[in-house]
Amino acid sequence: MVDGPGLRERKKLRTRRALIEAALHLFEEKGYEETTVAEIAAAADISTRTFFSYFASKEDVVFFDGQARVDEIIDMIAHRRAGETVVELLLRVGELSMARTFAGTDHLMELTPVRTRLIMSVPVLQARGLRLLFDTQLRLAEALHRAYSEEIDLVEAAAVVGALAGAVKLATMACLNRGDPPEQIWETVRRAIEIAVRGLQSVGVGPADPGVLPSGRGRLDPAGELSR
Amino acid sequence: MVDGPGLRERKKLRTRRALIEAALHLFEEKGYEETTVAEIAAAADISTRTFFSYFASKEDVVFFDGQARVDEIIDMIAHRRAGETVVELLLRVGELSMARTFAGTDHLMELTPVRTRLIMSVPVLQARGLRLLFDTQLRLAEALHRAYSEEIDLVEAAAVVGALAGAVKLATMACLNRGDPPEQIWETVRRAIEIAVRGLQSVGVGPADPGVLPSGRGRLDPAGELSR
DNA sequence: GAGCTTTTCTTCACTCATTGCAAATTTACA
DNA sequence: TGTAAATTTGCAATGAGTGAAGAAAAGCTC
Repeated sequence: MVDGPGLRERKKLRTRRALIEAALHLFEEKGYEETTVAEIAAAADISTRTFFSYFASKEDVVFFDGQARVDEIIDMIAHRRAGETVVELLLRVGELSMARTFAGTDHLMELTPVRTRLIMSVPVLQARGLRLLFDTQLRLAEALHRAYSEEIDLVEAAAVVGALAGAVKLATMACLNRGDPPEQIWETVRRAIEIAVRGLQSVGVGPADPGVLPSGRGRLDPAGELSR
Repeated sequence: MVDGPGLRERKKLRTRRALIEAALHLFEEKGYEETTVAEIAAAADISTRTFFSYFASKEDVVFFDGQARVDEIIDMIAHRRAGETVVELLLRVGELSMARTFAGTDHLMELTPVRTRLIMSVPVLQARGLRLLFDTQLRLAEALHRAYSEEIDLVEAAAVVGALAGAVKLATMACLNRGDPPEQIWETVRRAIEIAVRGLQSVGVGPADPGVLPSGRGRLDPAGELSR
């Protein structure tokens, strides 16, 4: 007799959702710092104390689907298509990620714009978001290395992920900061990807002769202080 | 009559330094979360309230020289050497940055190892560090664009900085996480830089044919929801 | 050195996030 | 319907961070 989730579960889900919506709406209206957990709880009709059995902190409400998103990505890497290039796979992952962000059927996805604005403008949230992104990239690199263990070692995988993600992230942000209209984002993303894939040399900055690259442990860290 | 900084200034400097040292030592001994601001203040012999007129938050003590470091970097970009390539300049900046981190004459620099360990292991600090890094990169990209306004536009500059920094950051962290000895870091950094400079294609992952790159606004964002 | 001005430090009182605990409620189930 | 398990709640504390007002210290002027 699979009755599906019982009342208990359904209620919990409903409360969770109510909290997320209430929180984001309040944050939008009065600002993140200005909204207290007590207010959020009241808006969802539960006690302040109970809020913390749904979310470990006020920040966490904003990143309610963080882990799920990451897991999906990692899963995607593990089941890469046969013959797919690392870069191709990564681009496909990026696409899925964007799609999930904006095109969800889930009612909660309507909150994406609000959430994005919050994460970009509230320092603590921005920091938290960057940490999430960083962890994701690290896990992504590991997964990539596992998926292509023959062709690419961990450090290379990390460098590849870091370069691609870094280029896109920074270019996008720069473009947004500068006040470019959102429509222009795609063009920006495309260019950033191209630069990362083709290499920095491609930017008409003139080829960086190998001599420029630091070799072994050079002028830096003369005292070996990097150790503990 | 330039008497140099008066007693007032000197005392303030001394207190600030005492706070930084006390804080980092306490964090090291008992852990970041476990150390209260009251304890730090007591160790530096000032009232708890006064702590907050030296640092806006407990986190801030750990990043006491954050802005100074960033400013130095930006300044370096503004006064680039004639004929220097963007990549060359960036590498030189990276070097200076490392040098500043480890080879300072300043007594406080001895705290670098402790600080590094803290930032890597305490979630809130890691997040804060990533935010600082992100802001730095953004400013770096702007400065780069200003310095090479003829050759490179803002988005390109951002992509270049993001790719290079991203590759190094992630590769280094992956290497550290995996448990590699610190001595191996330089080799890792070198490889990451190389990958970023030569492009992801260089990783023996097979060339990514241009077709892979998303062009214009493609399958993504069908509803144009990226807007507001 | 006395007296006055400007800074800095302290104390006090408060708001808010977050946590441990025990009692009160609610849901699941026999 | 009654009991066990899961949730929720109220209450008390701890600790970060802030505003306001007065005390203490430092800088200056005569």
